This record gives sequence, C-alpha cells and structure tokens, in this order.
Amino acid sequence: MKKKVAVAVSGGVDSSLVAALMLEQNYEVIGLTLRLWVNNDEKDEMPLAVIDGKKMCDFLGIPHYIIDARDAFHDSVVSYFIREYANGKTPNPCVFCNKNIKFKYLLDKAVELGADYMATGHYAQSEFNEKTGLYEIHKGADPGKDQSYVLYTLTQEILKKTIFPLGKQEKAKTRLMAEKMGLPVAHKPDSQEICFLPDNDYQKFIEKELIETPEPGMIVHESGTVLGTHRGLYHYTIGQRKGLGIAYKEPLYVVKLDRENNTVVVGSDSNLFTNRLYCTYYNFLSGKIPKTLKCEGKIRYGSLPSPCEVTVNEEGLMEVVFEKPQRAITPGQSVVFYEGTQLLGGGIIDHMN
RNA sequence: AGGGGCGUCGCCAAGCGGUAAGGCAACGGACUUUGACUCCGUCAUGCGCUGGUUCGAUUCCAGCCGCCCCUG
Repeated sequence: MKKKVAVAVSGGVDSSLVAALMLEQNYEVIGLTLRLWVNNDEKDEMPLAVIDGKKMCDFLGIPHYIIDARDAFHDSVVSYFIREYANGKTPNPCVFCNKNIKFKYLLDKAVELGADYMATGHYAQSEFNEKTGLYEIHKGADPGKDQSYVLYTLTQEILKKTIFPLGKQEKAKTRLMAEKMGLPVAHKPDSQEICFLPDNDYQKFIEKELIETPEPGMIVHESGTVLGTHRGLYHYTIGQRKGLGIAYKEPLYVVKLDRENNTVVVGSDSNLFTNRLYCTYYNFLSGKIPKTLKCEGKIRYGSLPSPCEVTVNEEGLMEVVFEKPQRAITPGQSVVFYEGTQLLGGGIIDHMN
C-alpha cells in the first residue's frame, strides 16, 4: 500500500520540486496550499501562491486542496505583527506563522485527508535518533540556505509526521532538477519579503492598522544630545542605519527603542554589542526544557551561531549569555540554539539587560 | 562703531597656485522565507558675490554681502 504524503505547495520552486520528487519516490501525493490573509484591501482575488500551487498540481496531475486560513492567519500572525511593532519590538512573522499556521492548520488538514506525512520545501534535515528515541532537526546541507532557524517551534508530535526532502541538497541543485523535470516554476525567483504585504511596505501597513496613531518623538544620541525627531517607533529597529535622516560625522545606528520615553537612541556601531539576553516563548524540540545548557546561539536568521550558555530560572525566564558580544540583539527576533548541526530549540528575545 | 575669525554638495569637512579628498544623509542595485546589517554604484564643470594678478586661482589681492567672537 502506497504511503500518502501531503506536500505544502506555495507555488515556488522548492515546494514544487518536493511534490515532483515525492511522486518519483512512488508516494501517493496530494498538494495543499494555505490561503492566507493578504493585505489587498477589498479585492477578493486568489493569492499568487494559490494560483501557482494549483497550476503546479495540475501539471503534476495530483489533487490540490486549498485550505482557507485567512481568519486564523489574520487573528494570530498579522495581529501579532502589528502588536509587536506597536510595542517597539521587531517581530519575525515567519517564525510565528510556522508555529501557529503552517505546522498546525496545514498538518491537521493533511492528517484529516488521510496523509501519513506532510512534506515541505524547507532546507533542513529531520531524522530519528534510535538511541534517544527522539526526532531531530539538523541544519540544511546547503550552508547558504539553511532554514532550520524558522523551525525551532516544532514538536516531536509534528516531527513524527513531517519530512523535508530538500534538506540534503543545495539550492542550486533544486533549480537544476526543476529545470530538468520541466517544472514551470524552475526559474521563479526565491520568495522574500513578508507574504501578506504585496507591496512590501510594512511601515505603511502598520500605520494604517494601528488603532492609536503613534506619536513622533526625539532621536537622541547616547551622549544625550538630541539629534532629530522620529516618526513613530515602529519605523525603527535595533541596528538600523538607513532612514534616520541624520547627518553626522560617523554612521549612526539605532541602539535602543525606549518605549517609555518614546525615544529612539542612536550611537556608533561599537555600541550595538551585547552578550546577554532574556527570552520568552521558548521551545525545545526534545520537549524537555534544560535548566542549563552550553550550546551555540543564533541571534537572527542571517547570522552565525555563536557559543553561549543558556539557563532557565525558577520563574521560567531564560537567560542567554554569549561568550562573545553579539551585534544588535533585537527584541522580537528569535534566538535559536544549536549543537553542531543539530537544532535544539529557541525562543523570542524579550529584552537585553 | 572698532578689532579678530569664517563662508567648499542637504549636513560635517580636506585642499591653500596646477585643474574639487573623505565622512554623514539621499537615491539605485546585489544579498535575504522577517525587520535590519553588509556589499556595489550614483551624488559640486564648481568652492558667498564682483572684479584684479597669473599661462593657470577654491587657493594670492581688492571691494561688497552674510555669519560668528571680542571691545565700547
């Protein structure tokens, strides 16, 4: 009896190739596409992901299901996104979406439709460790494309039913294979940007969605000098250089967003380095929260893991101390823990001091 | 009013007789499943104005204009 696998198709090269590969490997394959809430005002048209996902499934001759998650996506991901920015933080909606939508709704639907597994196009490797009896996630083999960072919220339950067929290969190979197979999306550019903002202008979006209009405030240098005014804290994030509009003798970076005083504090690059942070909403793939742990922590999607020590106190607050100070640790972003190639877990950065 | 100083790109700032450094900002591109960072590229036919000296002036001289400081 053929195993049945549901592929999360987004209309991109990666998920399309996954679907094609699953077919080649003799699975019974169905395609699932989430219909997410998109900020396109009154228009009720289908998002591109859905259209392309359907096209792809038709091309491969497999059934395609559209799962309408608009309300759930809006209520959790979009509102979280807005709320965090309003609080002077810098959220990573993809992490949040994976946790609350993709690996929840989509997986539920897959199971409901009788699938044994759900496959996604993430560049990460999942494997079962016989010794520990636990499923593990390891970094994608392509160092430039590893996406394990956004998967730290997954659980054993989820991993049991999830596969990442692209984890062992390079992105370039994906394109090549897609081309060889004649997939229509072989040359579609990699997605980036925030999926629910077609024009990619998150600042305009937040401005529109915020209930209370944010007050402009001071931009202050660390030394105390007032250098200018800001247009509302949500326009800024820690480590930001562009868009400050201040001419100074050296490049200036946002060092701190002071919500109490509605102030943006700026300083030089060297002032961005810190080695301690506290995080909340953490998760460990093993399901066990360690009291203390030496590992490597990755402060943002695009940075390298760095040695650190993690401890959880009685109140459940997690403290992470890095051996070497990290540049521009930003509340709202995720710290993700690794041991070698293995993804251990992660959490959302709450504050630094 | 008298004495001194200064006026170079949106901002800061080199040059001080040989044909306008650099930094910041801005803009464009690359990178990127978030926001950033980073990288690459663009950005004063002109140096307050008007004359003069010189083969040649942003650089020297004169006058004017505008700021700043000091003294009455």
